[in-house]
Amino acid sequence: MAEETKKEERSLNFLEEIIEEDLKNGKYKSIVTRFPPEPNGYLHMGHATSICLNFGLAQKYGGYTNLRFDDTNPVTEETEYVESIKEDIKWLGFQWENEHYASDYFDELYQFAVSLIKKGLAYVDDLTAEEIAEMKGTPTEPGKDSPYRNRKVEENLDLFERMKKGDFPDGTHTLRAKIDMAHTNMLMRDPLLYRIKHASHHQTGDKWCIYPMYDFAHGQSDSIENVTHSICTMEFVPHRELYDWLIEKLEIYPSHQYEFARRNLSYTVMSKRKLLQLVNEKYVDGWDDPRMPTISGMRRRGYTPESIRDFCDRVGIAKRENLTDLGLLEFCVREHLNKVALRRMVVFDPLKVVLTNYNEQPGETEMLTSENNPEEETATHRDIPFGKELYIEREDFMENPPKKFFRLAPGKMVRLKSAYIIRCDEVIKDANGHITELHCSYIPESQSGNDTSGISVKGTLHWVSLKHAITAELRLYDRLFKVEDPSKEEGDFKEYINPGSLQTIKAVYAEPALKNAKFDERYQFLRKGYFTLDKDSSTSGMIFNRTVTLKDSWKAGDSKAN
RNA sequence: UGCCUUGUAGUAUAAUGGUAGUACGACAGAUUCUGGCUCUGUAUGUCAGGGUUCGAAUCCUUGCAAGGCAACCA
Repeated sequence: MAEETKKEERSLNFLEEIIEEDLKNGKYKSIVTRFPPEPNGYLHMGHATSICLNFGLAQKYGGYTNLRFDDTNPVTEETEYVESIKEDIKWLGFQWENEHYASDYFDELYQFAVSLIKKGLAYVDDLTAEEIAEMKGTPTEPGKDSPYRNRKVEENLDLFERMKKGDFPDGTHTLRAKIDMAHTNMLMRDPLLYRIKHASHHQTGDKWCIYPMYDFAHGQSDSIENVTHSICTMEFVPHRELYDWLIEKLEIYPSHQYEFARRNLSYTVMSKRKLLQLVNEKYVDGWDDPRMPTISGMRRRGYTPESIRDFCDRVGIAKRENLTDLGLLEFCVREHLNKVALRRMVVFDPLKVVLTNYNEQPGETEMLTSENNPEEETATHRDIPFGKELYIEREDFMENPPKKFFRLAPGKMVRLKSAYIIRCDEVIKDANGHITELHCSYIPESQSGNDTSGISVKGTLHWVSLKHAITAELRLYDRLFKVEDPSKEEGDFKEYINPGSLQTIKAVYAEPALKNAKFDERYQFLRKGYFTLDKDSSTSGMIFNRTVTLKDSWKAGDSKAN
């Protein structure tokens, strides 16, 4: 009875344990989570973790997830970001139940504030930002009460209403909770609830000139939406005490906050501030530069939503600080792409091969066939033209090869993928000793699928017919930073940018089947890596982004070292 | 020198008082018409000391280390 649901017993993470406990003891019948981005930037891998967590948990336990824009600061937030955030979530494969904005609740929030004032739990302060900071004390010293702390309820009500009406300029008044200026938790030292900002809001326009602070909006919005499990990152742990205090004093639906450690990825940076710098100072091409850890960047790079979700699953969550290996993400990308990418042959750095014993009839082309993907259950194929003159990869030939070099060398044989076995007979060089072409002979009986030659070779090379090759531009991406954790290094993080993070090859030679490349297809250029068509492609030329290289267990160093 | 959080192979994450496991990575091998995929094997770990217990990664205690907290940001 119990065995049908559990394919394999995966252990629960700490949030799943909490939720299962809550469900089991009847605290909730189903759960509600939320994804609460602030619309002031693009989503990145860290957000993807949160999205997978929040939507994944709700899915697993039969609840739902709201998308809620945490838009309480009109001066930094824009509609442009709202759209990109929604697009990114959908692309990742998730659908929210309701689309909300913290700004939808401004009226209710205002009423909450009024009720707090009436209970004598909030007051209008006339102190300046500097004075408030000064009187806040330090983590080791208590703060001092504001001289306005004990105003009468009526006076507070009147002042707060006038704040709302626009009677005061920015920064002259704030609404603060009346808690304890000597509290060991700095956030409980009469935190600000409302501030005056005569600024136009992307949703509410000029209706308001006072805006609630995060602490007076987030938990309250959770409560209004009956969010059961409000999941955020560890830096909000100290906020939980205030989160609970406000809900208790307001006597509203008790949402609960749980914290997990944000995910860090090696060889990149994740803070909005740093990513913004990379964009503004032109270290990258924009928010969707394929080297960026943004969702749009990863999408353009060719990462699939499946692989990102798989990555988030495999990494899991916990509460300790972490730096996850970028290699794991790349593994997930390769694993998925291996299953879905169409195989194509592309020569990056051509070396001409002439098959001296191959007879070519004018006007006739021998067509060979090759599978699109050996992983497919039912194989599909494409045709590839063969010819007397071919290109192979220059690095696939060595005049004086080391012992374990399985590729082409004078007198040695290799197979051309899906074609014939060839033998290198002669190396042709120019006056400078530079190799210009190879003269080879092919074994007619060795044709792929009809091989009666009895010859077995160790190496197989990719190739293209010189006459039929089409050209394309390639953008080879590598990790953005040279060091594992740029933000932990001395000095400016930008000093650690990998100068070789983008290498462009203007013209490579590809088999003609690549002419029909589509934006939503993924390709494996045989023995080279996974690629996808870039949006910069035009009718005049195709441009491919390298998503990730193939795993390469052949140590070039073994041979090149000497 | 206050409060909060966290310390398990290189990395990430399990074990919830009872055999320290899994994945990625590394290394070795098999297989291969991609030096890919797949398969097999190997190495590497509980921050330190003390205590409770038949038994501690787990509970207690003292240290140590890392991170967070003093924005009218979220």
